[in-house]
Amino acid sequence: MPPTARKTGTARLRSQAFRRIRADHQSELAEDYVELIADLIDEKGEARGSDVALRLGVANATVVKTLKRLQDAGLVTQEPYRSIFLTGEGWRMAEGGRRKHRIVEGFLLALGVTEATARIDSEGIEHHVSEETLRAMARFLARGRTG
Amino acid sequence: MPPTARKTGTARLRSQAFRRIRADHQSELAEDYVELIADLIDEKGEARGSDVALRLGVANATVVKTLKRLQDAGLVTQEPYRSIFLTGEGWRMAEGGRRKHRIVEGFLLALGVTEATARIDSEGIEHHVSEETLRAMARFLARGRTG
DNA sequence: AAATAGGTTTAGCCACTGCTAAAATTTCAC
DNA sequence: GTGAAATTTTAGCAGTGGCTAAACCTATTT
Repeated sequence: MPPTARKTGTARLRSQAFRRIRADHQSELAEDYVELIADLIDEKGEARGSDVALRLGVANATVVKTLKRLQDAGLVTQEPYRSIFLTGEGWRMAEGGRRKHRIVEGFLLALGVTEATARIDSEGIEHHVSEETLRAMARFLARGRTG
Repeated sequence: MPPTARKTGTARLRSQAFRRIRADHQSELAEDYVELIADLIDEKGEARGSDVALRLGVANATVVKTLKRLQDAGLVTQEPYRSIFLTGEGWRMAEGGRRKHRIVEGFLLALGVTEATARIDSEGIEHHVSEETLRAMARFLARGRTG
């Protein structure tokens, strides 16, 4: 077996993690958008582009451009100058994001970090936790509650 | 108090998390590179661009381009066709990354996830945990060891 | 020392995510 | 119902991070 073969095998295994992170980053923005839109619809009855921009901390124009892509991706629908709606798939993704968010944030709180930190860190972490880790977090939460 | 004022205050608080995530993403790639370069130097005595590319799972050309930026940022030094070195600041950043990585990965293992998942998830999570959360994780690890 | 094989860089492309300034549209006040 | 104000979209720029193909060095072999 040439040394190159072993090297390649090992590296492929290592690079797996990085490949997944790059893929996560792609879906991350989409998930943030739909989650936020879902929240706005629940809170105020409608989601305006400018509200999304405000909460995300980006310029209005950036939101317009991104929403166009999300529309092409089948996650949202909208008419010019009107508020934003989620498609079925958009809602599904938003729910998935919210669920992860709840678990991670609750877990961090249970771990003993302050509310402000839990809120901020969970926003960043939620897109990088696998189902397995989520289950472990949920288990920890359940154990803490009963014990 | 006009409704806009309250709205803006709330939104600024919320957008804080997203702003930090965008900032994290900027440093994330740099941290991954220097951490990997440090590992390669420790393991094999030198870091070649192609090894970095292999482990990161990207094309050689991508690494060349990124290293140019890292050089401008004062994190690495290199001559064309030669291997890569870290500056003092590069080493400092690599050490910081490794420390976070160790804590997060150890924490996930202690939480009960499998090694493969711990390795993959920690790679994604390490760039999004605050010092406060790291301390909480370290505390959890210490407690587990003594109890 | 020359040829060739192998590894590295350059060139040029694309998509994404951000911005500001200007144009377009809607809304509101009168 | 018109005109001014506010909101939203378009246009165009910049930087990041990815790719392939072609050009370029280095190193090895003979």
